Amino acid sequence: MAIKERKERERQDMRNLIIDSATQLFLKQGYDKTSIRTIAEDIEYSPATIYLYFKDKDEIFYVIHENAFAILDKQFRKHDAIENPFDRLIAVCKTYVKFAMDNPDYYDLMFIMRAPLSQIKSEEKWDAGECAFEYVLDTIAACLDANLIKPVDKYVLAISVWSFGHGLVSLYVRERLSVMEMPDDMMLTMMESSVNFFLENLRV
Amino acid sequence: MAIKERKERERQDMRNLIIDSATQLFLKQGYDKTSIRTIAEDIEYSPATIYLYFKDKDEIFYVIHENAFAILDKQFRKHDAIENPFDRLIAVCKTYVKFAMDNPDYYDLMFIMRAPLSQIKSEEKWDAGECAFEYVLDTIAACLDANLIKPVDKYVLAISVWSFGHGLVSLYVRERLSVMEMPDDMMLTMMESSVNFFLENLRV
DNA sequence: AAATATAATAAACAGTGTTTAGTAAAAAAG
DNA sequence: CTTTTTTACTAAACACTGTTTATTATATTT
Repeated sequence: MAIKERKERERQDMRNLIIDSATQLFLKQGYDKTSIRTIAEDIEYSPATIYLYFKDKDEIFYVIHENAFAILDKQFRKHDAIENPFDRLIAVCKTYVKFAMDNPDYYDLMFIMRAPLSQIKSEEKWDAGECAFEYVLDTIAACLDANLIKPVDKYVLAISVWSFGHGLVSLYVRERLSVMEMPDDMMLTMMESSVNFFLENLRV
Repeated sequence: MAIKERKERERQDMRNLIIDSATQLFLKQGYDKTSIRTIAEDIEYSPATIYLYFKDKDEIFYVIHENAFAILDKQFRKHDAIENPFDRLIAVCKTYVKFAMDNPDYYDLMFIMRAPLSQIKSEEKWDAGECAFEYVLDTIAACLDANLIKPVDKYVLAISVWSFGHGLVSLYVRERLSVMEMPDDMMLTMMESSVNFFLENLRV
């Protein structure tokens, strides 16, 4: 029964077609403006067809969410070659910030939006996200082992580093830093100083 | 022409009626589930009437947004009595975190959601928000003047402190810290340790 | 009392996510 | 090879959303 396998393959192809279209539209117009109907129009199928391949809109964006984490995780692991764990931590932090600034819509889906989280709760698998987080955690643990940073619980430090980075970029992408009434290039310089200040403060 | 004044008073009353209803519904069900129609139903007017008093849904939530900042600002200024500026900074940070945890929907509107910002851009007045931010900025400046914390540009430090606090609470309220797979009470302890670690690290 | 201005609304518009019922085409069974 | 069954798809509808328009009833002014 090779037919069953072909059908399964065709099913995956269709899922990929939907995801690819959704991703492209999402990165162009954002989540809210990417409706099931616009995706359907783009792939030249009826809106109802999409529901034969995905439970709901959130499931589609959960897949995109996972893909985005895989991209970030890959960028993190490019720093494997850096021997000194604190230098690696610095590189990872800067990569995190750069990723957010370069891909604000992905960042939204990954760390700000409530939407695709409904999927996670049920399945309890945050795969790519956990992977990226563990990379940071391991790097922090290595820093602590090598006495490169002030002694503190590694989870506390992980929360601290992540919170700092996330706070910085999410205030920026959601335009809250505009209270400071600063030209954008000056703001970006300030943000970089802020990252450096935070990281240097961790040193023993 | 006392009629004109009465009319203006009635207009304000109606605006308040709408805002009060919207606020109550918003704090109970969140932004998305608070529709113009549910507000209209609650105040026993037709949906179209609301548009005679507010340009759009965002304008309503911009008023709530301002009120929320006024509440936060008031809570900040309760710490005026604290003489030592660094102690004051610590108190302000803890108040910020507590405010977010106690009022996640307000916090959403103030610091996370994109919705009510459309209003701000046009009018360029962030009144209550600027006020609260300046309180933090002044406290930080006082810390620096008194040589209580490591020397650094006050704006850089303000961004750092705010980013850290915002990152921490927004990752929590948007359930991203769940990757750590920790019981909630443990998470809250970790978060408090994280705040303490961050603030103590600022000391000279 | 008549003319005008104001306040409120019913109904519609254009959009959303999602479901249901019905139709062709493909696969399996006789 | 024909008949039955399963699969893939879609048109249309449902229940919402924010917002606008045309109309009516009320209040104010002339």
